[in-house]
Amino acid sequence: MSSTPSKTIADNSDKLVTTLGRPRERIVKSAIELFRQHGIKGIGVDAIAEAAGSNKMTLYRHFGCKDDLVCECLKQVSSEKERIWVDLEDAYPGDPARQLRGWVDEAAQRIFNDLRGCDLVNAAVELKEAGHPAQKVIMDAKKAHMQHLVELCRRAGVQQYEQLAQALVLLVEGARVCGQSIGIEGPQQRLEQTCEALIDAFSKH
Amino acid sequence: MSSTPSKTIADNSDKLVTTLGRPRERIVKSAIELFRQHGIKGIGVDAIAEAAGSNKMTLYRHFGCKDDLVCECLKQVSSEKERIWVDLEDAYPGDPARQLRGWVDEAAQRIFNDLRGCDLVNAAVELKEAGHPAQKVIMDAKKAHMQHLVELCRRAGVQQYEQLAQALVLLVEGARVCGQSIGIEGPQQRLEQTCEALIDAFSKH
DNA sequence: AATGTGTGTTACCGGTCAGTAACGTCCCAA
DNA sequence: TTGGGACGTTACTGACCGGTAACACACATT
Repeated sequence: MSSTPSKTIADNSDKLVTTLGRPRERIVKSAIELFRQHGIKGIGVDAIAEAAGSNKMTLYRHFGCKDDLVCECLKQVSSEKERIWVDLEDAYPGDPARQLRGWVDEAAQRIFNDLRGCDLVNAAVELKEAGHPAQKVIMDAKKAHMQHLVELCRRAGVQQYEQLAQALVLLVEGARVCGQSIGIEGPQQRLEQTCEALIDAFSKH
Repeated sequence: MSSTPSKTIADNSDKLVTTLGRPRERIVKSAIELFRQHGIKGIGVDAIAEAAGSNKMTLYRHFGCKDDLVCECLKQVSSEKERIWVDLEDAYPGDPARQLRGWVDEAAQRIFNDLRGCDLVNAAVELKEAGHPAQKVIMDAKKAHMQHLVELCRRAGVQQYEQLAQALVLLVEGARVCGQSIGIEGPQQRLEQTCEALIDAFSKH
């Protein structure tokens, strides 16, 4: 049997990722995208492995169970989200007020371009089982993001910085979820103006 | 998955209703509650029928498929939500400004007492398949609620009534989803004060 | 008494899913 | 050259799930 099929892995027409990188990274990347498209309970590990140009066995060698893979995906998503804070500092160095505007702008852009909502929130909706390991990942990520925003509002010179940060998060989270349930013509259309008006109101005193 | 509910057949601890009323109503009522607890994809039709004190055959005689049952549940949930508008009119007859405050108060109360989020939003998160019949039900209900609130803001004498209604919906939806993902200590704690301050700001001009 | 409707019971089908076993292959480092 | 680790392939298990078939029963109407 020397003439093994040897399946040229070049065929990736229906795959989400090429064979660039190691299987573990490809699996996580494919899983993130497929969870986004179909939901966590809406896609199977076999489909994820195949989309990654790999197979179920390799997936289970890297992740003990599906939940572990889910947690890894959520951790990666949240660590990518964390990048925004350094990006903002790079874009407007030493200008927290403009960074805050930049944060609003970025949120509005994402909501306008993608109606699928926040991966972390979506995961929280699906994984209700008490004590599910993903819940801690989600909660930690959301709290960290919240604290970063509070700190930014404080540095921007807002006196009631915590109130402002909380209101902004509510508006943005609400906008994402409205886009998801109502669609493009939801009440999230004026998100940016509303946020900026709020920032102005809080900046006056 | 490591966190499957896995209920034994003999366990009727989650028998939600007695045999009061006809099977159809009991099934819908049980389904709403079980969807709330486990998610739509997290509970099977058999468990729903059993919790309703009925059986799968009777369920399928009333609902052609699971999706039909889901749609019926969402319609019932949204029609119950609609009751708030007449309740507000009853509570503060002819006083739209106080009705608007009442709407905010009701939303804040519900968010404080229940961290499971909005059934319609949760369903939208789970049912992503293109053209799923539940999506129209969800969208219609959300749009109707939005329009009711816009109308209430207009009747309350707010000039930019549409902007105010949109901002309030974003805040409330964001608050619900933050409670769900972050938990009790999320940024939704000051929802009521934020909404009232916003109403005040819009009412001045 | 006859009939039809709504309901309960049991058993089954085909499919999917998470997870595992056993074996084969490839590549790299020693 | 050789050995080992990472990866691929196939096949399987056991559970669950959506949905259906066939039959039995209870009851109300006529």
